[in-house]
Amino acid sequence: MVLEIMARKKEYIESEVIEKAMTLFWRNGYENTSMQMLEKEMGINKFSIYSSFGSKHGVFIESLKSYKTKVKDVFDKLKNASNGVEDIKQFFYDSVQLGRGDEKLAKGCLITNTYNEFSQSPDELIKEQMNAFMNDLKEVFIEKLRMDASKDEETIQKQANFLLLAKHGLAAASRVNSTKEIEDYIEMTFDRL
Amino acid sequence: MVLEIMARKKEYIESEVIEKAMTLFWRNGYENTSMQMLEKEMGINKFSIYSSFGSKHGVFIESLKSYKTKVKDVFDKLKNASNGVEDIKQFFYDSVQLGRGDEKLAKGCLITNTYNEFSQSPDELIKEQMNAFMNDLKEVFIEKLRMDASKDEETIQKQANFLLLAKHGLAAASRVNSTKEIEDYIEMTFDRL
DNA sequence: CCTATAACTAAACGATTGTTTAGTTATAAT
DNA sequence: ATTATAACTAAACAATCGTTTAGTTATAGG
Repeated sequence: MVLEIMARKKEYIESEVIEKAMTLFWRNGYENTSMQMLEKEMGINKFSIYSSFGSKHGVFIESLKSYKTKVKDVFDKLKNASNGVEDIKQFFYDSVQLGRGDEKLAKGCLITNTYNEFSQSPDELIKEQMNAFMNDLKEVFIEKLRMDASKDEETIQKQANFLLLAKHGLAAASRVNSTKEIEDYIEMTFDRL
Repeated sequence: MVLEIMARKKEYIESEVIEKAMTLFWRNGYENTSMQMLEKEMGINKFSIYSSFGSKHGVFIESLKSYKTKVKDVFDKLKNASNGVEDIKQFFYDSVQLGRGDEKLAKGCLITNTYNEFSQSPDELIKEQMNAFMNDLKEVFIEKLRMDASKDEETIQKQANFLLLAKHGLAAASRVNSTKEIEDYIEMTFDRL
């Protein structure tokens, strides 16, 4: 390293431009985001994008990672909480809030959006990441549900499935439904537990 | 009409080729279905497609109409039933079954898929059709919920919103979740209605 | 049979896709 | 200051997108 001859410095920070790329994928999905749009949003040209991330797919993978750190905060909050089902409910509200952002149209959850867009695609790398995330989420749900000692294991599994699908559906629906409808949905969902 | 000079006959039936186009849009969405794929699946070439439907967008609109007739059966079944909430539950099961089809990967609901794909798009024609369908569905839900005289109007509205979002979410999730998870979700959704 | 015309085939259209490449600029070590 | 090299600009790449068009084939009325 010391002996290396250094040349011109990068004029951008990779984590920063990925953050901007992520916003684009989040709003438009993978296929509806073009390199041209990425150039403009990231503020660097195609050469730099390719030299840093290899391909559009590479930019997307990095964007997913960046999104996961965004999600990690709210996810950790859930993990560290100790009120059982009530924590999951708060997690639902936090997740919706994250997907709403400051824009007019809610972007939903990038992971769920990606799951939907790639559900019929053979992209194993993407699918692997999606499944890993879902499994993590289910495990935490189960952990929280177990805090209620009155619940038997069968009930817990069933309720975890219910919540996982409810979370997925909510993320999808949050892109098109109103705040009021979403709140009603969350309240009624947790009435059932 | 009698005086018209007749020329060569069409070698395909428009409703039949649209049915095939619909399958493609259903599985892949609008953007991920190309004219090339449509040519192959519909069994006619681009000229015929454009002469019959004007544009890719035109093929899509007709495909949506074709899908609606497919959905109409299960929708009419719901409308003509008389067991209230239990009918809605059956409608959920019927809808999932329709989206599963005979393929390996469930295609979900074309209308919901379209709603999601176009949610950030300015295509008013599509949005109009989506909203019309959602409103129809909500009305029927309300009608069925009213069959239980013990429910006040506020409860009915709230539950209708809940069911509408649940149906939307379920359609989205059904593309990626297992049969067991889906069943658990439906059962728990209707547990307290 | 001849003619008009709709339906076909197949090639090409311009625009845009993701990707690469040739040439220039800036930096750090010699 | 010279030099090596990484980071930049900008143009071009082949492939594919949705769409159109020129030319051929088939049919029904005259």
